[in-house]
Amino acid sequence: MERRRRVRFAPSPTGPLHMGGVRTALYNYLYAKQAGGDFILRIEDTDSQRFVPGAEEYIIESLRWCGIFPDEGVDENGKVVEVASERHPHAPYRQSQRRGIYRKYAEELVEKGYAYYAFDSTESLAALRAEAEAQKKTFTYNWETRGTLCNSLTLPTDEVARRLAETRDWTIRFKIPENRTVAMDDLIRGHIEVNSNTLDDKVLWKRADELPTYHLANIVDDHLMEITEVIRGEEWLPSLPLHYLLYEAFGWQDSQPRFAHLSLLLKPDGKGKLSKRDGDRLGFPVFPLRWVNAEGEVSRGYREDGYYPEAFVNMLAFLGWNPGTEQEIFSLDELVKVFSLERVVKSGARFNPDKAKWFNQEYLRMRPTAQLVADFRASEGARIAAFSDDYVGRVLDLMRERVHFPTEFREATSFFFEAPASYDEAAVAKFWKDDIPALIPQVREFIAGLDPFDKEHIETVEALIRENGWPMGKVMNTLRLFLVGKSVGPGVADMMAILGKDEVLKRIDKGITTLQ
RNA sequence: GGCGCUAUCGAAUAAGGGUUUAGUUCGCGGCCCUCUCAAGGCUGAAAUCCGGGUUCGAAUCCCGGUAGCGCUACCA
Repeated sequence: MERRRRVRFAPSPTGPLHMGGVRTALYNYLYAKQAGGDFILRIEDTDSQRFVPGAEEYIIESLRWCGIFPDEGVDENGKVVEVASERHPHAPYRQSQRRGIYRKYAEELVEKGYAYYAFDSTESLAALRAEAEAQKKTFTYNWETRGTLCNSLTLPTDEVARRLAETRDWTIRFKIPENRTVAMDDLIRGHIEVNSNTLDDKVLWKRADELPTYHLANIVDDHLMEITEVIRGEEWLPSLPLHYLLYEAFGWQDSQPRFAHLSLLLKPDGKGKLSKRDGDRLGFPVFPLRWVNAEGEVSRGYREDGYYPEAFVNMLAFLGWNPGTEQEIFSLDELVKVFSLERVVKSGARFNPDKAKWFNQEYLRMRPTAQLVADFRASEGARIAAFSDDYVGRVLDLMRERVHFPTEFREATSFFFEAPASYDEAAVAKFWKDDIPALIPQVREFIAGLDPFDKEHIETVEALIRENGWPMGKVMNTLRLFLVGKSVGPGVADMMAILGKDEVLKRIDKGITTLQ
């Protein structure tokens, strides 16, 4: 019988969640939902040194903003579940609160001969590393060196027992088997083989803080939580042989999850992976939400920059994956239907801020007018309270083709809510000359006689201008200047129809008196 | 340095040995539309990293080189 698909996103709360992390979470979520399975959130906070307050909340809020709600591990209030229940049978979902679980698994491995106690101090290992480095070599705790180091393989039994009982500065290390070919399969990369001699004896558990390292906690929890697929970043690929060996040592091969390693997100230009500095340098966010660190340093967020979560998710999904068709716009639900690990691209994906903007523009265009109005009212408040939904809706519909973000609406539409207080000097110099000052009053009278005052009738102004042989560009741009204050903006007839005859005449009259 | 992963226009990608004159989207250029700015339509430039091999035939399979990326902690 096919097991129920269960995947997890297991971030470390060491800072704000990077957009690459969001993508990993998204792919996990899409995979789980498509299979009708579970998406679990687990917090991997086994490094007490690097814990950052607020990071956990940030991760969960980011996922919620994206529309990604874990089936397990997070409750309705967005809190990590600490007490087991029917829906959250594996609680707690925070590894620091599961610390009691791991020691016995590490010791089981020692008993079975797959691991050993290591008493080397941090300092002695650092010294060995420094020494090796001086000779342009790398010190590795492995099959070659463990026989010369301070551990339960080299020390007499009674000395091992004494140190175990009396000291705290020891760890349990995995004993990598010698000269074995570890054969692995990756859902994205295919078959991979590595010789075990290139691996090192990783620390599994630390007596000092009684906490496991990532490797042990990860394997034990994935096993306990019945995870069927591990979809994670490429930075874990070098650890995969160790993880295979760990499953083998525990005798869990039959229920071992399948693995899929995702390539990393690369910076838009130059070398290396996408970092916060690239965002600052090139002017785009690398985090889903705004984040202020302990030093008060601010990192911008996609949410605060005016991105729609749907656009952000859509854009992220396409960074290293494609449906194989030419459709590019997908809702989260549609992505669930078409996503497949087989179509995930193996190579690293360079992030393209222009394409991200394009996605947002597409969503801005598709957004229902009523929704656009509601969004705008929420951000503008009293400033536009006096205007009807119909009026605001017409304004926004006229402007939506001209902006990438809803945050641009305030400035782009300001003249619809307030008459211009001044006129762009360059535009005045360019248009308010020759016979224009003499013509405009005639145009004004024509406009005053228009009835009804709709776009169709307003467009007869063009016929008037043409019939009289007046300069179309200058007249129209002068009208625009009086309406907007600048010589850029939507079509004059469109703007007039929305502003209404009274307001249009008022602005033209004001323009004439101001410039005379 | 060692180990691993990856390699198609500037970017994201398609093409799963012959349907390829290598397609699409973003960006860039031009033209059209036009009262400006957009949007839109049409259009242009632009790529299979290099070298071997397998094959009747290679972007596609294999090997080598090169480059990029990752890992090389009592971090994750």
